[in-house]
Amino acid sequence: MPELPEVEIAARNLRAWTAGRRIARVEAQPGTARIFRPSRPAAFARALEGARFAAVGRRGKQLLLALERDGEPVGLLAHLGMTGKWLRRTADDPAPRFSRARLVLDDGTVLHFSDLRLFGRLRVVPGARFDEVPEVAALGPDPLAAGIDPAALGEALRRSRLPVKVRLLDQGVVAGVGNIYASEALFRARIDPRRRGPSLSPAEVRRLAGTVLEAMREGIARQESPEITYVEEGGENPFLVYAREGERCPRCRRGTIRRIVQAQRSTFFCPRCQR
DNA sequence: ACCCGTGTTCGCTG
DNA sequence: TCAGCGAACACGGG
Repeated sequence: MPELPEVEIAARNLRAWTAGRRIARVEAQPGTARIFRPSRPAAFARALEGARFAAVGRRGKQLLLALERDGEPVGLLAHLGMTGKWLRRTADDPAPRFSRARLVLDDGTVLHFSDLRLFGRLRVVPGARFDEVPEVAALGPDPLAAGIDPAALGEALRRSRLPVKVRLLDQGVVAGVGNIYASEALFRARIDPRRRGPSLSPAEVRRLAGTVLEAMREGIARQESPEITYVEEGGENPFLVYAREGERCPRCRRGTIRRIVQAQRSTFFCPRCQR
């Protein structure tokens, strides 16, 4: 699921599901303490129970849920990790298979934090002071909120000699880019993922700033149109190069998509048109 | 059994 | 001192 587009969809869903609602009860699945902060289930629940939702925000892949109780702000910071998702059920529905936490709302709905691999995180943020949380403070500009300033991107890419694909995964460079969209953006910009960051020309940096945003906007549009079903697992691969090793390049029609490993992650690209 | 996976952190090393 | 690397986290699917 989760790179910026998926998290943006999650934020929109949560906004609709929580508007005006209060958290009646919080339940943590036994044996999943590593997800929670504070990790003691009772303390985690106590911090949130009775609070009313005020706003749902997103920065990069971080979901920022702002609540209020007795005039006191309290925040819930949620990260989906690799397999996290928020699901809405009614009180009588059985819990989804990998439900790790449940927010029972005052309208009888239940928001489940489902996460197979337990890489997700749910963190109480006292006073809803999200900016003081290190993982939030370290984030670079969010493409959707602030756009990507080519000059700033160029500056960030010049700060390290790592391959540009690896640099894009650093959340301090552009917040929200993950392994899929890094490959997709570089393909669209016709830049070889193995190039060192400082080697990119200003024109290439400009192209890349544009394609990161473009790829993410398309990802969001794809997921918000319910009639398009190929996003569902088991459906057709909606990406241009990601997970298309061995296929013909959709742009030049002559190159063959290659898979390489960079920083322990798969990268997909067309060696013929990405230079 | 083995490899792979939309993410991030931590400890070691040169 | 610190950038960069690889292991680790956890669990299912092919």
